[in-house]
Amino acid sequence: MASTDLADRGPAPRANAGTKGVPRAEREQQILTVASMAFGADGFAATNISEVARDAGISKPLVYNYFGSKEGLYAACLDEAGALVGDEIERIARGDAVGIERGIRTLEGMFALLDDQRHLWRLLHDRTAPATGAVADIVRQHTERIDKLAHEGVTELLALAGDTDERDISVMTAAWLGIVDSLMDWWVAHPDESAAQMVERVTRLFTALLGDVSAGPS
Amino acid sequence: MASTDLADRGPAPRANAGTKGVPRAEREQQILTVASMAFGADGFAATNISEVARDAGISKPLVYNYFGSKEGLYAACLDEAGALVGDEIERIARGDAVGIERGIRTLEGMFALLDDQRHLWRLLHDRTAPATGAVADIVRQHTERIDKLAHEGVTELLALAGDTDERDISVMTAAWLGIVDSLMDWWVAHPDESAAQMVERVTRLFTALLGDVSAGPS
DNA sequence: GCGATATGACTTTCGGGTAAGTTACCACGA
DNA sequence: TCGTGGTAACTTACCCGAAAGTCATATCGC
Repeated sequence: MASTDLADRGPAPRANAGTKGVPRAEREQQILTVASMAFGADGFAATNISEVARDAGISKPLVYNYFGSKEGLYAACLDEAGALVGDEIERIARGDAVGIERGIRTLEGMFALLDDQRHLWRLLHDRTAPATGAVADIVRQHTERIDKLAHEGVTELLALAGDTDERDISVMTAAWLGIVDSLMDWWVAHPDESAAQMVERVTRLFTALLGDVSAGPS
Repeated sequence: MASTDLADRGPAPRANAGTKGVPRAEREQQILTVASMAFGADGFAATNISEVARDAGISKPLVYNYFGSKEGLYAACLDEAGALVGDEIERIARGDAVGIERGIRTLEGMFALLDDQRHLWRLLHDRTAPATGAVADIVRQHTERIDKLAHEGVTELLALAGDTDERDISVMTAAWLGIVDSLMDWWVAHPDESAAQMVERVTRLFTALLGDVSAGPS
């Protein structure tokens, strides 16, 4: 038989490989969208790259080719989400609202911004993400920025109420971020609730508990 | 050599096995203590059973012999922590405090109860725990009990403030649990802060934001 | 010797990561 | 107008380490 000499173990040439004509930038954005959803819903550790690839309609090696590693992909998602959220919070912080009003404005901004991608918030508070290395640095960079703005707002708020104890401010900042966290989780669990409805609810609750609060224009 | 016929690859008889005289009940409690710490600190998924065994001073098979599986061990930890926390919250709920006062009393109870095992709180809110199966059932059982009590307290509170909207109550309950969560996290991150100090801070903050609150005795 | 306590060494599974090759597209010279 | 070669976009099939889970065996008190 002639087959004896082609010992190069059959190259198994049938494959549906080859380009589909999708440019890299576009493909990367598709992957990022799917990955952010997965990371936000399941957390870093529980997210499976093979599944992300499948959901994006491509194969795993392409993900690795574009993002290098699971951490690389997560870092890219973080940068997108962190910049989006951080910029919006900072924009509102530069406004003239103070005290509770500033808190409500911030929530309003978050609800509007994340209406169709509510899972993004969770990316920044993922306990299963690596605690050291490049990813941890990026997480820190974004969370520190947000924490700092929250700390600033809480400091103002408590100063108005006559409390300037540094640890009190620290605790209250943590509590405020915990409130935002849980509101986002509730929103994720109630997809039928619109951003506007959330703002109404939050305003009503703050008013009920703290007294009249709306000092500025809508 | 006579070695040829003992092909049963040396039974490797050297082993420091054998009983150490520790009765099962006591050993189980040791394991539970170590495991609760690990699960609470790292989460279910990131916790390594080999490490738990090593920290408990025993070998992995013993853990499996006593608890069956990783999930079985986690379930046992959950039952311990869930009952502890649930019973205390329920005890306080049966008291006569209402509104904010009830919230502060509950926090006071949690701080006193968990002073030397602050990580226990996280067991009930672990996103890396299995979402289905026996473990999920146990988690649900405990969290539903706690959620129900929180819901009850928030309903009273908001009724006093004139808000009886069911979804408002749901949102506020989520926010309240988020506050407790974040306070516990802050406490874990500040080991030098005593339970009494935490109660003082929380009382001061509530008073500053909501006005005078302490209506009852200490 | 028998059951409870205990272990070293093993198997299995899962998922991150890689090697090597396949196909489409495009620029260019004859 | 047709090769023709270079590159970007893709895939199948594999490797490998880590951690869950198991098996056969060893020691001790009675």
